[in-house]
Amino acid sequence: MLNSYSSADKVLLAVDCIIFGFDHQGLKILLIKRDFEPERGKWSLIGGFLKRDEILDDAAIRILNTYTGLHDIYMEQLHAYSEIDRDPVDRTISVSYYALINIENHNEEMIKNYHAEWFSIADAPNLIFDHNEMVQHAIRRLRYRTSIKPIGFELLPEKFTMRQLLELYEAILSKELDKRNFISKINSLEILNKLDEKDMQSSRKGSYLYTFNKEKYEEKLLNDFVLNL
Amino acid sequence: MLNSYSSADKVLLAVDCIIFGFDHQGLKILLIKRDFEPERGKWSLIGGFLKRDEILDDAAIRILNTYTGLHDIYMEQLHAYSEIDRDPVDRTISVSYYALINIENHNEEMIKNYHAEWFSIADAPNLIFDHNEMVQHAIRRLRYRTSIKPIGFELLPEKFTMRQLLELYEAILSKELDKRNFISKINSLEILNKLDEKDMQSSRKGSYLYTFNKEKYEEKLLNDFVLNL
DNA sequence: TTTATTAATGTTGATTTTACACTTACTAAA
DNA sequence: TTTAGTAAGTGTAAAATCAACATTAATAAA
Repeated sequence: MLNSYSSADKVLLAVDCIIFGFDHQGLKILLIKRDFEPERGKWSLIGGFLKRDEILDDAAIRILNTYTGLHDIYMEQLHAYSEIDRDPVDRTISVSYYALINIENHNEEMIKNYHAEWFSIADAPNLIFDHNEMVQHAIRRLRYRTSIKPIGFELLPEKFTMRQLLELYEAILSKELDKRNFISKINSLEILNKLDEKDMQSSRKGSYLYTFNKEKYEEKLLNDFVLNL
Repeated sequence: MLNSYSSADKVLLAVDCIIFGFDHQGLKILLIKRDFEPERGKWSLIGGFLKRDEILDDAAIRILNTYTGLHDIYMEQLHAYSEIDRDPVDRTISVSYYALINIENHNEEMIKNYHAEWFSIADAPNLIFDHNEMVQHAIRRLRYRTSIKPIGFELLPEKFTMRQLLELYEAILSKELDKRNFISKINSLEILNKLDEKDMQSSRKGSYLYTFNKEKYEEKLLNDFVLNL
């Protein structure tokens, strides 16, 4: 039995995470100011190297947790980037993952310690290496994924208003949606629970809060569906 | 300046190709009987290792060319597979690509020399490692991609009949389609040229041959469109 | 010239999507 | 307590798309 493929070249394998969050200002990503060479002081995605005894999904989870303290986050592998000199230090192939997090839940302390910051998609700074490309790619994927599975909810707090949901979808798709049509489409999916509670922040009248109907939601996650917005 | 990230582990990076072809019997994939250890004699996807001075896309192109002699083939990166023991010999991460080829064009000689064979999707043999999973993944992606871009055409000869196109889509989606509705949808895309020539193989009446309207086709490739079949 | 075979073609009813504006519920200020 | 102001909540009709369906046309072989 062989114990190596002797002639093949080994490379470093990195994981970079595009972390999406959402608040009243719109869709955001979490970036970090590098405090090591190369490109010290520039903005970058959060990332790290794959360990010998670790699968890629776990590396992505570990990296996300290291920088935000979060567990149980929706993540999805995106793409492997392999340009020869994408990292000038050493030949490194990077596999990108995107994550959707509820922006209220992350650990502010940790983020500060790592010099990480949230940036609106529109005015994010220029990033190192091919990270700009990764972000663009992630946004495209998020748009598509949103239209086929109801993952957008991952970005909202547990209780949310219809307005918040609408604005989230508008931010992801970057287009205006018709309020009435949106609401009736969402309702027809039957994945929400309407609570008796109202959110009084936004108006005198107050607007009803919703949570997910977990069971229905899981079904929809399983069987692809189409959400034409 | 650093010249290595000293603490990180290096790994082998492989590329595995799911090569789709299409003929009158339906959708097929090209498999190879391994003539090296481990798993010598078992069926596998064609693959190889990434070289130090090569990007992943080029490795996929090289591998496809090595085994089939083909150039200029539609390929798309699918996913990175990283289970710890997916390859028992050495820690190997594999990035899969799928390719669509016109089954008539490949080099028969080469395929024979490599002990490669075409198998119908339905009755393909069990494959080594996680290659079965890769194939399933590729079929899902092909179905989706087909519905959003007209890539299916890559699988047909230059001149083809409406029936061939219909059967291709039926094979990809594995469901029956209504002939009249299919034809009018395809026509409404305006990406085909109807030739004066007829194919007389299939009937006494003969059926018109079509080619692509390259310009329109490129436009559609650019701006995603939806083809609801 | 008849027969057999596959190609080519359009219409209608059902469903889905889009566009669009007024009333309701509540709070705060007068 | 009345009034004014604000966002929430709600339905319909026209347009577009989708799905189901059967007959005629062209040709080669008998």
